[in-house]
Amino acid sequence: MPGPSPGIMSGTGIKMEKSEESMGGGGGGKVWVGGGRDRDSSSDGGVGSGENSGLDPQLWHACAGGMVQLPPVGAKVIYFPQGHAEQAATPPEFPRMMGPQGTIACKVVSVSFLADTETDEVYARIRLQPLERASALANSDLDADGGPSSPPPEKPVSFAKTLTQSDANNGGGFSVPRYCAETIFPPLDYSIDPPVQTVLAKDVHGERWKFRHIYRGTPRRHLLTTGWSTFVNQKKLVAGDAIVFLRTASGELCVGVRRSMRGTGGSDSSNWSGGSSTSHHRPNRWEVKGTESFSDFLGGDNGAGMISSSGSSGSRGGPGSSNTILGIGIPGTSTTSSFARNRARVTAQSVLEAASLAVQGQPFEVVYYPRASTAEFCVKAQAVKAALDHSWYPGMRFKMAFETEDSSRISWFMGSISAVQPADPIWHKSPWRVLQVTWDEPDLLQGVSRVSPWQVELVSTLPMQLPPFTLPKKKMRTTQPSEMNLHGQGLMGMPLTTPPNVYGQMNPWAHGLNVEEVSAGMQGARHDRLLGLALPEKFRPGKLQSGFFTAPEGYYPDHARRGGGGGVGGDPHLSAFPLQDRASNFSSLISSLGGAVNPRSVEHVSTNPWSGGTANNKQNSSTTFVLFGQAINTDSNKSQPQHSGRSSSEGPSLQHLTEESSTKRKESPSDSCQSNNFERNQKYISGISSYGRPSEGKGAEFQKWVPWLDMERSGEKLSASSGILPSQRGAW
Amino acid sequence: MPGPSPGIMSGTGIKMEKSEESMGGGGGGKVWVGGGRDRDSSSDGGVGSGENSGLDPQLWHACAGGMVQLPPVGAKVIYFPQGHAEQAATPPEFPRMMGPQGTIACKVVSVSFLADTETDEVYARIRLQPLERASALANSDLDADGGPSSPPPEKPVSFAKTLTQSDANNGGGFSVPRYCAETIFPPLDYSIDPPVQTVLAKDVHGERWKFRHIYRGTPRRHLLTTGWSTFVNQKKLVAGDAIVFLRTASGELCVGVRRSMRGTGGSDSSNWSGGSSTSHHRPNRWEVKGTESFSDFLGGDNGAGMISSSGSSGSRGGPGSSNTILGIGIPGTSTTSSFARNRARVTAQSVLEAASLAVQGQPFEVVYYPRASTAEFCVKAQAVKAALDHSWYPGMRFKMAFETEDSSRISWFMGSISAVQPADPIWHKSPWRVLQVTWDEPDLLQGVSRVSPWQVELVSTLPMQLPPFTLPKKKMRTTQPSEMNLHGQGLMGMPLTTPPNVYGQMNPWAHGLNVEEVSAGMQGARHDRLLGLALPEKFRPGKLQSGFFTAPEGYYPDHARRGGGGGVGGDPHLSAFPLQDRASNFSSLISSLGGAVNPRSVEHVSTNPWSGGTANNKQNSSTTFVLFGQAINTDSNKSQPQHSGRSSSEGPSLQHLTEESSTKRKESPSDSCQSNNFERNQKYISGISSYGRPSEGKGAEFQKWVPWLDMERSGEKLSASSGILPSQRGAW
DNA sequence: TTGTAGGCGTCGCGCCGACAA
DNA sequence: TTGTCGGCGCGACGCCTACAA
Repeated sequence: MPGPSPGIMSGTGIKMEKSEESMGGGGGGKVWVGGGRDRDSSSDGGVGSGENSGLDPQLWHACAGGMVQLPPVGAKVIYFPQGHAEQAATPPEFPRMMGPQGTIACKVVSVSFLADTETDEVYARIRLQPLERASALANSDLDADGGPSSPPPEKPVSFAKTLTQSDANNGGGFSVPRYCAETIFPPLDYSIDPPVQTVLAKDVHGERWKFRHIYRGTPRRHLLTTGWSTFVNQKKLVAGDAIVFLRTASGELCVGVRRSMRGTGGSDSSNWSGGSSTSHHRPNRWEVKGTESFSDFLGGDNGAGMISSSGSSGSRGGPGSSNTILGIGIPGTSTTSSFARNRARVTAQSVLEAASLAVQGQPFEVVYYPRASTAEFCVKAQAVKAALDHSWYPGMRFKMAFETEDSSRISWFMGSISAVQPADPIWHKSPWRVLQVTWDEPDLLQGVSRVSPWQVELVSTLPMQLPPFTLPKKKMRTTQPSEMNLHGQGLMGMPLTTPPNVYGQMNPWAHGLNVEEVSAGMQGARHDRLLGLALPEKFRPGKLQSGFFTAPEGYYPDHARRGGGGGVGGDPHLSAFPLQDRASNFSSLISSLGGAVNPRSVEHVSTNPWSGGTANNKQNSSTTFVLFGQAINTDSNKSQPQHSGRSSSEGPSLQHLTEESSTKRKESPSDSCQSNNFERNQKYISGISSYGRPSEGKGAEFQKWVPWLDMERSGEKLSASSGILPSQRGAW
Repeated sequence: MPGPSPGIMSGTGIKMEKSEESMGGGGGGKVWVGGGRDRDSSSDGGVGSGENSGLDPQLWHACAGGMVQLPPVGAKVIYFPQGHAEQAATPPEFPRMMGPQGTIACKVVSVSFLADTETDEVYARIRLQPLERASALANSDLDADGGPSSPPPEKPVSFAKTLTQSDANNGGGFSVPRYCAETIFPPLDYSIDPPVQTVLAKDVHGERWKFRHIYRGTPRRHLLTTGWSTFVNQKKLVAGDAIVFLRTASGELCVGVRRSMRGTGGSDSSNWSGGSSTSHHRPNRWEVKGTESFSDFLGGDNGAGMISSSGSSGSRGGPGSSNTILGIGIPGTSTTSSFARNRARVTAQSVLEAASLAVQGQPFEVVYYPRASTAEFCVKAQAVKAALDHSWYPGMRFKMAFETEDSSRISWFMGSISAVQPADPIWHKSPWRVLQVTWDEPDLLQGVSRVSPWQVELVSTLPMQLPPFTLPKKKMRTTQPSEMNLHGQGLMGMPLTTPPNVYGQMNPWAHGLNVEEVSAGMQGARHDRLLGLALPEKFRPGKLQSGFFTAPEGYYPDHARRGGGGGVGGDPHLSAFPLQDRASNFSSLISSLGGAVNPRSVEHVSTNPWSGGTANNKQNSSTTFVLFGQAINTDSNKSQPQHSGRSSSEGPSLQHLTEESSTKRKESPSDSCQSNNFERNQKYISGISSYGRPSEGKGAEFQKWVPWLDMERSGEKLSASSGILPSQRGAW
């Protein structure tokens, strides 16, 4: 036949009309599209101001995964160039002039939710304004979190399912969980036999995808048939990737992908046209799995601030670009084949430019890829402050959240601090990844040897009943409480049951976070003017130490020096910090003592990056301490009603909330687990962005809860147990 | 069945084993691979010195097309930043400090033959060393063309075929011309029935492709069956693209693609994953054709040195990159999604950097895409010199070579110079595209309104027998000689039959090409030292003009001003230049008079970019003129034996060569065309890189001749008629 | 000699229910 | 409820000859 071959359509938006005539068994399935705003991706074609606000923030968060949260516009954050550099392919060489602090306090000017055109990987462009002295000292202090600028979005309905092998491979069908079909998908007319309809969904680029949705089989089940295979192929999905269906407030159905953390986040392999000579055939969906371990998520140990070479996605770039021009002496000529096959999220140059602008106090932009296996480098200032409010020393026990390999849940891993050491001597004053840790499950978390204080949550080291961790596929090694104690004891060489020393809240990092000092860089002459207003007399520049985490002289009580004694690489100068007002820092004492005060509950310090930091500031007595270069008066009477009691480490408050959460949990009648708060906490958290229906009787194990998307429920359920991830959602 | 789905191979080099068992009818075809060096593309994986020498130069040239020639290492070239800028997506803004010359004389340090990893588009990375005063003035003068550094490669055998619709579309087979099968492909064993074998060919990346080659059908014909369809799909070939088979001297079979000039060279469309929202299905092979006209090849008119927006591939960039970050204030952050979807060959920044380094006299690199529809911007110095040896004025008739749409042949188009004006006021002294032209076929060459002198070849304007041009698909409008004359007359307002004025060889461009002046930039103080050695007294800096092509005062004879009189935009200051030694410039007189001296032959000035430039320097009397800042003594006795007689515009010499070529052409016995040299010239040229066998009886119409690949034959046949393309091959 | 059209065999995609976890 | 498997129908890829330019 002459003319173009049949079955070819011109690209007019909707995919795959193939075999449409064979779709409907009867009545010929209706087409349903949500009535919301029609976002066409025809904007921002020019070169100039490419400020397109990107995709739906809800969809963005659904694709980013349950652990990712972005600061809202107006929030105060700490920008860590070190962390920024971890997203670069080649480690940038920071000039010395940036100073040893590595922390720049900023205000979030704008946040754009974007998605990679090729891989659908979501990323955010965050515009930051370094805080000047005036604003830093103004009374719009740390509590200014952006306030109502980002109101909680209308409750959308989303659903994420990790693709099975059958979904990604077999026969081209997708098994739709009933909950998804009944709550996310458009209503199906069950009167026709078989019930069938056409579902249209928009992806992150605003493109519509067409799926045949049928309810058939014995027993009946929901399936996506026609259209699904094309989607899988085009998006290059593999088993283990997750697909997100989301129904916006306007009723529009969206679809996104959240690739598995395995491999390099699905980027290297999904770039099938990427120049390597190894495979010119389209790579099979089953070839893409890398060998990286589960531990990719937090980037791991960067010996000197570099990207780890132990499986992190950073140190690639060579293979796969055999013809890459790299401008041996002329960087500019390297543009022609810079197709960015090596999935460096950002370039070293951009990191340097951002950091340079930051230290100069000029507004700058950063691009953050939440699924790039590196930690967030724009951390809410309150979280950093809260984490640095108290001291960290070797031997501390903590837990830390990780996304499971299929990104469907979040698991908590236990570990111990082995040393407190700056990650990079360049920034020897930066708290970034200052904690060197050892894990109870070292094999699963290989490569993750350094974390930042705000990423972890301290737990008691006292004997208590700990439930076994549940891991997605590999049964986790159950750590017995006694064994844990022995472990900690052996590691630290210090009996943890011995009452730990009392450390003060004040430490060098606190004023190390002062943006003014960072801006001043090496110009010590400016300290007087900059710090004079806020710092108490004893912290005037004359007392400031430029050394390696050396506290001001005379501020180390003798017993404080014992804190890190005998630890693995523990430096007493690092782990012990002066007590400003010993008597008034009761909360710090509590957190140091862990569960010793109230053995019934697991003690924790809310140090999640996005937690509000109001956790352990509740004190019985008012005191003044200094953080971020300004005096903060903590008064127990200054309670925030909407957050009251959250994550409080005080016994009575915690007790109250525990009871409250227990009463609210009656919607899971079959839940017989009442052992302790920790177990409950873990159970709820592990349900994040997984699927399941709230009305099911299985208990909370698969409770659907996407942090950003389902605020009310999460707020109720999670605030009581730990105050982790969701606790400060409202504060944003 | 459990396990991975069947039919999946791991990428181990050779493609498509599918249905191999159904291949051989009997005997099961043998596999043939050439025994040459095995170039694996596993090198250059690192970041540092990416100096990979790329692919086979012969294959590179075969893919680049018949009109592309690169200077060899050691050659002296003129680098035109203006021309370089035409390969950039966005026009670079050159700083004023670069000066108005826009010409930098350089020596070719290295040439790397490369191919785009994604599109297979060939490109070259040329490393250039600007010539300093010392070397520029040294006696290793313009004749230093690199000499034996790039010896003519051993005669390879190549074949190019433009894909028919059947080749690209129907049934997945490729109809192999008999000549290709018998001379390029490995020998086929005809004793088995049907004769069948497996042919392996390496592409530009060194990857092997496997084809089933069968000889069957009635009448018998050669076909590629199994493997061909995959190749077409992977390479995204469409009808009109050309495939190149090449057998290297070592016996290795290579395959390359040479995409049609239509569209954007197959780049935009072949980038099927490129983010636009218009088509998410794999684009059909028949959708990729653009609407650009045939005239893309030379880029067209750049009003102010910018990329033309009239269909050239330069002014794209918007659509298809809806999510592109372009660093509104922070260029460094724009790296993440710079997947270069818009097929900008080079960036404006790289052009600027190259130009900056060039004017600073530092070595630099340029990347040249021969199929990017722009003119070569590194032109052999001799060609430029030869072109500027004589004057250009409105009304001159010329012809210019273009590649046909399917890139199989080269057609010559006739035109007239309408004005001589600098293309860009920034470089008002640059000869780049200084000729504003009108075409006898304006509809076919829309957009090509400016050309450079070395791109065209002057022809006589006297009445003579001109053969009709042959165009591939659209019958060209036949221009009758009388009509041409009238056309020219009407356009210029000047009867061209009137003996033109006699112009001298000296003109401002000549010393405008002096590298010293360019290097000095605006620093006029250095002129004395730099130019004192070579320039005659009257060209000392005090006489140098900074104006708009204004010749030194007193150098315009009255009659010279009449040259451009009444022309369309013709400026007498531009078109008329002083005569230095009127009596001694006989050759210039001849070229100006065209065929008037010897009406039997078409007169021409060898101004092809790669022609040697020795054409019209032959003079009966010795004289000294200045070009490139050095005195050149032209003496007719100083003949170069290996080039002697080529492209001479003297009557006797031309006559001699015409006879010589006639005798050598006896290998085409049926050729009855003996009308004139022009027709013969065109016929031979039009056979460039097309297919056909030399032994066939059809005459020279489809004479196979690939310039770089078949030197001997082409040298014989073409030097006599015009000395165009092949004439100086040996000089390289 | 080779471009095009049509025949037709074969392969595999993808829709399906069965079965089991 | 849903993951996986085997069945199988249909569409299309692609190999082939016939015919014509």
